[in-house]
Amino acid sequence: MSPSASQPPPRASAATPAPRLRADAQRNVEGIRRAALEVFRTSGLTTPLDEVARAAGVSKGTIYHRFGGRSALIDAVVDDLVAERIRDIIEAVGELEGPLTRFEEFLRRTWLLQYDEPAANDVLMRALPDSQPLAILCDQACDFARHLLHEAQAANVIRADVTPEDLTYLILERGVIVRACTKQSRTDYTRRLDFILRGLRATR
Amino acid sequence: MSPSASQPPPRASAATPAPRLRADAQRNVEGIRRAALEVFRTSGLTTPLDEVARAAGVSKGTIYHRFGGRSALIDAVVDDLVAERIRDIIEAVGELEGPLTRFEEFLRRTWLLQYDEPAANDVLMRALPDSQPLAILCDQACDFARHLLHEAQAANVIRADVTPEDLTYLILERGVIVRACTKQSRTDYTRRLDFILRGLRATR
DNA sequence: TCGTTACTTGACTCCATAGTCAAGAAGATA
DNA sequence: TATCTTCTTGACTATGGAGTCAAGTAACGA
Repeated sequence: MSPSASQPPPRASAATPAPRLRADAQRNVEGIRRAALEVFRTSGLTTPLDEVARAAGVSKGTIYHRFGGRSALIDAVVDDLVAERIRDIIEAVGELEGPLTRFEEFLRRTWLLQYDEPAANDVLMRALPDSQPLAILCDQACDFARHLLHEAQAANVIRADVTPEDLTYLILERGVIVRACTKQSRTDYTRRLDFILRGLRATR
Repeated sequence: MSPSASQPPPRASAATPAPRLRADAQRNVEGIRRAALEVFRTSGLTTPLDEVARAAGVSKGTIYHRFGGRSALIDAVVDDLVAERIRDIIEAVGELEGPLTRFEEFLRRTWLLQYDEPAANDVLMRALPDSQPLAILCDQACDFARHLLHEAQAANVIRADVTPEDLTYLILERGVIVRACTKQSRTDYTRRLDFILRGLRATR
């Protein structure tokens, strides 16, 4: 259902062109966005909305009113939250030398992002399949990964029997793991990533 | 808390030596065990007890009465449920030729067991840390894995920088993955396991 | 066959989270 | 300042699972 029957949910992003919000409402929208950013960043996208409300100093009802629910709230913050991080990876990796380096660095950085940012992880895992901007972002990352795989296989540095779906799984898997096993240190986590990368290399 | 204040919970395993159950109670204990076996096998150890009760044709209260809760119920069925499967792996692998084969087959078979039996997976993941027989079983498997690793590293067929904790993680991880990603086919799952095994081999 | 006692039941409490809405609070406007 | 309208609130409902217990049921033994 829509958040309020009489009035469409204000698109809380950008400069709210539509019916213009009252000052307090505007303030709250900002506060909620900031709180959501903070809370989601720390605890992932599945944190109870009450917590976001508390952090924003408003009631849960206001969030539903202003945004319409978790998905819409996430859509409103996802860009600040992770989109940039993912785009950064794509860009940075694109500038590296050599297909193997590019392929491995992309995976490594993505996996580390998943470790470092629970929210980013939730995005990559498509924890919220109904969010459009989020799906688009995922697809971009996947397409790029596909490209790198192709390139690396053409150069004969990555096993030919690795499929694009395998890549998707490698990232999904890491996401699940990161969520469940919070105990492993970043160092161990990184070291184990290398085992996996090694297993994908073509045997020379 | 104990299941009933006036009488200790009958140890539902073996031949119930204690106060002797009435015929209907005895029947129920059996029925519940059978149902638990079936339900846990299919849906894992975290299935709501109501479901077990329904399958057994008794009320939830009876389960609490007879067993005292989920943990105790699991303890009562864990042996039939998975212990044997795990012991089988240990035994079968012990008879294989060559340290690399043994090491890899152990992991492969364990991972496949996790795929095939959600309940076994829950056990290996120590989903219920307070169950003793279950912990013992886990430890046995871990010890065996450690031994295989040692042996394989001594023969220089597995990378020297793989630690026993890495092994534990490899199994835990697979468990988490199997739980979360139900979509991947057994064939793909198996193929991906090979990538991982390859990454652990010593470079010759 | 009947009383005694063990056993079972299912309705109940408790907890945590999502989502709703009528009533009251506070900005905007004149 | 008064009035109108938007906005916020927090108590409410709903859901789903864990665990409990008084009251009813059925086995056993004499």
